[in-house]
Amino acid sequence: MDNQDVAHILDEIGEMLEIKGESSFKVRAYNRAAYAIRGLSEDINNIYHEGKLQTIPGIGKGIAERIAELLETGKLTYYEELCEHVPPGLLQLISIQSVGPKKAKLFYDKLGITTIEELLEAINKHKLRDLAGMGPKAEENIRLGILELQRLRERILLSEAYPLAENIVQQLKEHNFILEISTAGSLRRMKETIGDIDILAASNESSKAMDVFCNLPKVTHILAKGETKSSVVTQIGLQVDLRVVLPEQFGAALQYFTGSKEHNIHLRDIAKKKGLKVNEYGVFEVKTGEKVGGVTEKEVYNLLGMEWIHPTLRENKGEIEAALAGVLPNIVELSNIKGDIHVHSNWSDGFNKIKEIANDAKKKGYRYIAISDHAEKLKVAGGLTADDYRRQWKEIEKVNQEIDGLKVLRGAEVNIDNNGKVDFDDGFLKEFDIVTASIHSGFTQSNEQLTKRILSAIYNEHVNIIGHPTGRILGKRPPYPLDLKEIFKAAAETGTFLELNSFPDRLDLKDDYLREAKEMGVKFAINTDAHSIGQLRYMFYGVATAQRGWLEAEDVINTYPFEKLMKMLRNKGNG
DNA sequence: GCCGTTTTCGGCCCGACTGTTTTCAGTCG
Repeated sequence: MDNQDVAHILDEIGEMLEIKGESSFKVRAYNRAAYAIRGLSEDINNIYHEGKLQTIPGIGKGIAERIAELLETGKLTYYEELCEHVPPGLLQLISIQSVGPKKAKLFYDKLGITTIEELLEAINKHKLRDLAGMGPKAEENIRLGILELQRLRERILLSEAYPLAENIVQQLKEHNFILEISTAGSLRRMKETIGDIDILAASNESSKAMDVFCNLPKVTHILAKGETKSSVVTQIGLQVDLRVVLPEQFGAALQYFTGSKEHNIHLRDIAKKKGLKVNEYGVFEVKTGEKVGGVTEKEVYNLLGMEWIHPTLRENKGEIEAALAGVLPNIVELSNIKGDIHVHSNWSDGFNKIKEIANDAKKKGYRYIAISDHAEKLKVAGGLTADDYRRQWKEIEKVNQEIDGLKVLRGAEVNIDNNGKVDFDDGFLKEFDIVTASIHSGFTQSNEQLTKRILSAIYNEHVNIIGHPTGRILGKRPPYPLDLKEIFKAAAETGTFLELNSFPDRLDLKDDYLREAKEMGVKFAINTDAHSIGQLRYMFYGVATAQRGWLEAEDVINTYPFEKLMKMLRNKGNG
């Protein structure tokens, strides 16, 4: 039973308690505990065995006991009892838009419905509309919600949602009654996947904004349309919400709609203790009801006694305490990046010539770039032999002579085989400027085997970077099981850098792990792993993920000037 | 069920929209 399993059961308990009609605070307690566990980098089994469950914020005596039983026996009596009262199928019903715990319970009590299929059947027979509080429209909305659910099942990648959101913002911006506009929600926080797009605008003519928004060409249907708030579904099945406020409310509203929910709850709690109330319209004195601020986000945070917090940090993971203490991290920015040190050329499975890549990198303002083509053992990717690399180095040398102000480095992405060995012996490896080692096969090995493989690559004195360390592919493949603590420790000790692979469906290491590794002294390389010039732009998503992991420029080696980078690589044995 | 520089009890964020009502409950974010 791992962290995800435990978090999942706690979430389900929360949902079942909600259906049973228990206190919403109890429900929230279970949800918060699940959220906390999902953010852990350490195996919850270890934390349990060290007797430290209750040191996790959000986990107290009661939930710690539940977790202990789960980990000891693999079962939980409390959970099983709940399942008897609340059929597990009912939990699916809550994920339907406009169906919550109350309606799920109503359908179960009155019609015996326990699955989405049964619900759909009841809708087709018009059985729902006669229930108390229901009617034909509510029934139809649930039918649409079920269709929607089947389409929206998976969250979409940030890289798909982001350009769409920017496009909508641009279209709305063209109207002069839109005074200010911004994305909000998880997209503004740059989460790796997005459930829906939130957009916030300031206007004195909100109904005009609503009309334009609901009539955008990309809109396929309208879920709700009000005076200040509308929701639509776009062609790719993604929901977009627009909220409009008055210009003087924009800052408070942007803060509010950016979230996260947990961040806002914590913030309001602080406001309350100061005798203030924060809502989407501003900051108010509780006693007098007088508005004391809210035109800008900065003003909201300052009134609560803290510095402005960057959206990528707003997950209630200590950023509020840091802001109160004035010790927020000075997070890395895209403009700090001086080079991309994991790029593939047409020598292996990339599309572009080295010269083309170098020219594009120079245009981006980079000072260096590493061509890291696959090595021979990875045959499927056109891996290079030692002789191929020697010929490639001649081409690299030529490009270096032709281009000013940019250095092309001799790189390689070597494969870590099932025994932890990498392509090539030490004698040849040391001729590279930079060596990235990655796992490309044997994902189904045990935690011990996989950890051992990566550790032996880390202890190889010529391996500088571990590529995409956990191997996950968002929506397709879970991370392989690893003892990350061991890996972080070894990386920090040996001066081996861990990659933050910027490919939008990888973003590997992920945010929580970056932060954990940083605290253990690890340094990182934010790389794109680009296989074409166009993919060099993925650096944007990598940097955003780095920000979410609290990384500062000095934690990221490809923010360093060329000479300093080379010195660090030489320290490990290359260059 | 959790939590504490108002602490071991009594709080726990707050408002918009919808569809049903005729003043509000449920849902959502």
